[in-house]
Amino acid sequence: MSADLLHDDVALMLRAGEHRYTTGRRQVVAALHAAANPVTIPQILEVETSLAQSSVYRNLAILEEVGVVARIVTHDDHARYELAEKLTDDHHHHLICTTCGAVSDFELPPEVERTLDSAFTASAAAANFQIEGHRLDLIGSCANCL
Amino acid sequence: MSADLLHDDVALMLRAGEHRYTTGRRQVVAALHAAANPVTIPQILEVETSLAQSSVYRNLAILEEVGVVARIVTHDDHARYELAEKLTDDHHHHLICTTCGAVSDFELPPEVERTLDSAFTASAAAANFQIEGHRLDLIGSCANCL
DNA sequence: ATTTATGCAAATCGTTTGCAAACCT
DNA sequence: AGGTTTGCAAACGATTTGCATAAAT
Repeated sequence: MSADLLHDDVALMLRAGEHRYTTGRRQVVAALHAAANPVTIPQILEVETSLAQSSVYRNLAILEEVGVVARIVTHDDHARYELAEKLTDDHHHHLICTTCGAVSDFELPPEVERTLDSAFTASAAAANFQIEGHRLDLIGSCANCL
Repeated sequence: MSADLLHDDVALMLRAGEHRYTTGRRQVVAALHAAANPVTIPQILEVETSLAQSSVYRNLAILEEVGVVARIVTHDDHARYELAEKLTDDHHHHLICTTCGAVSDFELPPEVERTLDSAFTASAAAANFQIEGHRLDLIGSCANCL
């Protein structure tokens, strides 16, 4: 997706939540868009050195609230953030390295995703659980750490 | 599995790692065994009031290290712990409630698990990633919070 | 007897928050 | 002007750690 369309979408989503699309928020979104993989807040601060740490924390919380970013919690020290799938049209899962903490993306074949979705729907119905989303991660060692 | 066999297995796994199976560790394992769902450390301390918080943190870390327990990280304040699947012979996944933080278990049909495993193996090979395990959780609202 | 585990209190560190100044509309 | 957002520094809270004592082998 082009950067302009992305920013337009983000602006709409923020406005729907009564928030403004400020320069700082734009920089955060740009950093996430530029990153190949989910990134930590220290990594964002390294790239966008003009941002205050507390503002990045606050803005990522707001961006998560309005559905622009997804937060990924691992056993690693820092949480990681990426643009929401809705914005990138890219359904994927994560490879989480237990050695270095890196998180990278991978995809499953569409027919596997369909199988999964039906199974999820059935399981959730049986437990009277209302699905908002799912997370499917592989835990192990990445190519760099092998 | 009977409690005795469980404790025997745990004792072996701890000894393999040069650790002792003390009373405190036994109490932690018993609490996990008694719990229907993955529990937080405050929940363990409520049940086993004689345990010191720091020892429970330390012992769960050791039990995780030797493969007796699995730690589940969610967006919730506290991590949750459960007995490792290897010990309970029970492969399952989690329903994570975004409202109250509760985590409960569910299972997928065996044929879905098989499909998933093949897909994982293929994806990991393509990324040169060595799988140690996976996590597959449904995020949403539990029956109590609907 | 020697090593490992415990309990307490203090330290750590990612994240959150209060508040006054700066910004947007 | 009237609200929101920012940056700084201080607060918070889950988890970790130092150290002297107790328990296990």
